[in-house]
Amino acid sequence: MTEVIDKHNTEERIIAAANKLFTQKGYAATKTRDIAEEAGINVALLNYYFRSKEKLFDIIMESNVKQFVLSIGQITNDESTTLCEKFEQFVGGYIDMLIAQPDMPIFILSEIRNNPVRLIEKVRFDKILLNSYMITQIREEIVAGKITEINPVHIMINLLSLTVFPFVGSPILKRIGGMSDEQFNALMLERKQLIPLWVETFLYRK
Amino acid sequence: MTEVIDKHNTEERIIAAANKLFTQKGYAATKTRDIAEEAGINVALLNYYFRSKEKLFDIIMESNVKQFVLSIGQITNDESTTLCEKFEQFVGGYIDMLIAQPDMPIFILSEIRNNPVRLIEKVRFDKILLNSYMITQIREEIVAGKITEINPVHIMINLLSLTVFPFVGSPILKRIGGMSDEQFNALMLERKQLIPLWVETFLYRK
DNA sequence: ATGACTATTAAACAATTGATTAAATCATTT
DNA sequence: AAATGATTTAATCAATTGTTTAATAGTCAT
Repeated sequence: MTEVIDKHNTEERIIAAANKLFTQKGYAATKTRDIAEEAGINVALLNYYFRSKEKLFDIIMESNVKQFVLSIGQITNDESTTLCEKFEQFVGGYIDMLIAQPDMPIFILSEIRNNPVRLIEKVRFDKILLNSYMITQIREEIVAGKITEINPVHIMINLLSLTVFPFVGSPILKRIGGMSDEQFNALMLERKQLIPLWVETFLYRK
Repeated sequence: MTEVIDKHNTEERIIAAANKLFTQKGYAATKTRDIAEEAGINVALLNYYFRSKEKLFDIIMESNVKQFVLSIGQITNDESTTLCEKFEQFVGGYIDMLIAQPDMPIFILSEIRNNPVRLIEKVRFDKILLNSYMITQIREEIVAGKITEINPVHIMINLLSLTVFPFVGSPILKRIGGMSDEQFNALMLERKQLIPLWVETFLYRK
């Protein structure tokens, strides 16, 4: 195991450096020489291992998008959990991930804006979210008259908004609230409990 | 009036082109020659009028940030409106603005990520939001026992999240929901009524 | 040790990019 | 019409950037 890691040590160092810089500054603002310096290698090695900046970027982006989307696929399509349990798992899972990698969403979203077609087609968002078992559950509860009549897409949007946006807007929010990184993270951990509560409150209201 | 506009016609055309491209693709991905072509002018004119790409960018960014933040300053600090009225005005005002300029927030947020210091310091976010009259009102209602005990910053974050995030994530959300631009905008207009309702529901719950 | 392959480097290349220059055009005043 | 100043253009510059090349160093089985 260790020897495999050692063998591809530089390859992984390049990926790590590229991931850091691409997510931090975006594709266009990240220069191949920056990546090389961050990884402690010669510029030519980048092309030796990955053929081009764009190919390297595609690898980084795909890995980020998968991490961002696929992780919740299991949660939203789990047939053994209730709706409320899903909310908790969804929010909790995302917030933990975002505290570890806070600028992942702004990276994905700002790059998708520039290249809407190619990236989105790779991942089947619809299967994961729109046609997920969670949406079915919401529809069932509506039919059963247990929750307010509403387009389930709004629920999905609300969950994502309340969970993800604070990280996207963190520079402004920290400034608004005069918060340190620690205070901000503490606030986000509070939201792990609060968001499911809020979503349930306006679903099961009457 | 018309002659002034005509006199600075090219200057305005450059600003319009720069605004379009910067907000669409970000600072680094936007080339001065792209701006010149979009404005139908010679590249040198850009420097003739604005000295540098960076100075031009600063103008565009400041105008966007002001539009994004200052517009709500009046709403959040209006002493003549109730809390619920503020929610409606806040959400309504933002959604109207964002339907007209949907990629303004992702532009601001992704550029701030690259340059957190300089941009944020220009605008006094704290006065507008954290120390706003709206926050005072929330605190009063909490003391009066009318609404649930909660950190008012959460309310601010929720309002911004529910309102702004759908536009930030619109490429993904449209894909998720299989929505056209028109359908997406219709959904956002629905939210003009729904978001204030939701926020009130979990404030005045029990 | 030798050969054969992989990994790494310094140097260079061609294209791009932000900016400048010097000349040309336009508008306005006299 | 001439002159003055503002506007616009084509051409160029120097720096940057993604990529390639050719040579060097390292690894490992034989």
